[in-house]
Order: sequence, then C-alpha cells, then structure tokens
Amino acid sequence: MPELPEVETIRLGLQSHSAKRRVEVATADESRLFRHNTSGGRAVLDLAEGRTIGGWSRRGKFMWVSFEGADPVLVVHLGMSGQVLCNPSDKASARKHEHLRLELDNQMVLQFNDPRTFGHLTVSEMVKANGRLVPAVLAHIGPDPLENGWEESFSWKQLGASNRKVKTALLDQTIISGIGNIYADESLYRAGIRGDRTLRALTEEQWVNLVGHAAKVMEEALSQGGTSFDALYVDTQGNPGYFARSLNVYGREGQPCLRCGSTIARTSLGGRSHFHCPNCQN
DNA sequence: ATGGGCTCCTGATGGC
DNA sequence: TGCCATCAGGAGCCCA
Repeated sequence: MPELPEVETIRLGLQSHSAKRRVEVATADESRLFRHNTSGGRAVLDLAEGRTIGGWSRRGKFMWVSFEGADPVLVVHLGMSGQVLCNPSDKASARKHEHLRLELDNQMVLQFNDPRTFGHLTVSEMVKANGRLVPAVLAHIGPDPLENGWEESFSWKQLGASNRKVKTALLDQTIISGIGNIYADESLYRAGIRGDRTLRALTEEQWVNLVGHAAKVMEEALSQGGTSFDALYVDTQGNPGYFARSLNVYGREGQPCLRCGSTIARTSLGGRSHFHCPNCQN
C-alpha cells in the first residue's frame, strides 16, 4: 500500500528515532514475512540483537537498515498493509499483527506490523548494481525519481519501441521504482495521457514529461507526509499523511474533473483500477 | 514480448 | 443485525 512518499516518510522517522541506538531485545514470530531467509525470523534476530543500528536507506518502495559491525542488512518491504511504528516502550503494547519487535537502548520500540503479510523482512548482503551499493535482493530494482542522476540510467530507446501500456511501464519497478497505483494515475492525469496508451504511441518528450510529473507529485506528497485513506498508512508515530486532499483523480470516480468538469472514470488496467479524466487525458 | 489471471492474506465497506 | 460480495497504496508467478 505505501508508495515512495509513504515509505520515505517512514524512513525519515526511523532514521531520527533509531539510528545509532543499540538493539537490546529482538523478538520475531513465525510469519511468512521472513520467508526469504533460510532460517526465517532467526536470521533477523541474529543480525539485529545486541547490534547498533547504523542507518536507514531507501530505493523506491524498499528500505534497508544497516547494523554496525555487520555486512548484511535487513531489507524491509511493506507490501500492501505493512507499518513500522516507533514509540516509547510504555506505549508499544503488542499488536495483533506484530511480527518483529526491536527494543532499543533509548526505551523506544520498533514494531513491524502487517496484517496481510504481502511484504517481507529479508537479510541480504550488499552488492554493487548500476554503480550503487544496494542489497542483493534489490539488484533488479531500478532507481527512483528522487535519487540523484536517476534519469540517465534508463533507456527511452529501449522503452519507446515497446507495445507495453504506459501505466504498466510506470508501475514496473525494474524500470523506475517507487511509483504505485496512486501516483501513476496522478502523474498520468497531470501529463494528460491515458494509461492505456502504448509506449510506441508516445514521443520521448512526452515520456520524459510524464516521468517528471511522477517525480513532482511524489515530492509534493512527501512534503504532506504521504497519502492516507484510512488507518492503514501512518508514519512511525502513528500520524496520517495529508496528501489525499490533493489527489485529482485517484479514488474520485463519478466526481467532476477539477480542470474541465467531466466525470472522472474508472477502468481496469493490468488488473488494477485506473482513474482518469476521459476529456483531459488522451 | 505482452498482458491477463491468479496467488499470497486480512479487513473495511456496502448492498440486501 | 448478519451475511456475502467486492475491493484495497504490491508484486511475482504461469500461461496463452
């Protein structure tokens, strides 16, 4: 459920509340969130317990936390319903879907909650991919629009000859990472392009403009703390984001387009909802 | 090469 | 009030 702005909001909270703190007690359950580790949650406990947190990094929708004196990192993906809360120990009672708990030496507790367990918690070595040091399990993930120099690293030449639909390409994390269903629809609206157009039907200029809108809308969302529709997405302190009020199309089926007054439509594309203005986008 | 369908899960919501 | 269908900020399969 969280896309780049939401994950970055969480990362910032984790960095400020847990960096340079020592993990005194770590506990994990048998959740399939740990499925990518050969020894399940045990691998995470062995890595974290007794170690000091170095810092939190991010690429797209993935975060990872390093520990001082350890080579591997812990990669965190939140899937559709993952949360990481950071609260003082007296306000961190166990939750129904708490799968990992890190108790820090500053009396703060990190709680990893995920009802649907579509995310994962994976111990991974760091490798060099496309000139950047990233966890090996993320080597196939492309750079995100908020990274420096990201635009040079994907090839329009390769994309442009494709019959793929524009929205499918935006959502493909191996090309550009961090964009999910909300911000894909919002950037397509801003660019005036329907998501079911093929890449072949676009000019390079249109594609670059579209991706520029994706970067812009995600930056704006980040400045508002991300998009919350309900209690599923909250930051590390449990607060919602306020960007939902700035959405132009996502979730607005049947309501008037804020630009032209036409009725916002919702179609299905790639098995997901595609909200768009039939008049402004073509 | 591309896309549709399906899967992993729980929970919120709306119609009857 | 309950019961059932539908849908959800993700992503990786398999198969046509």
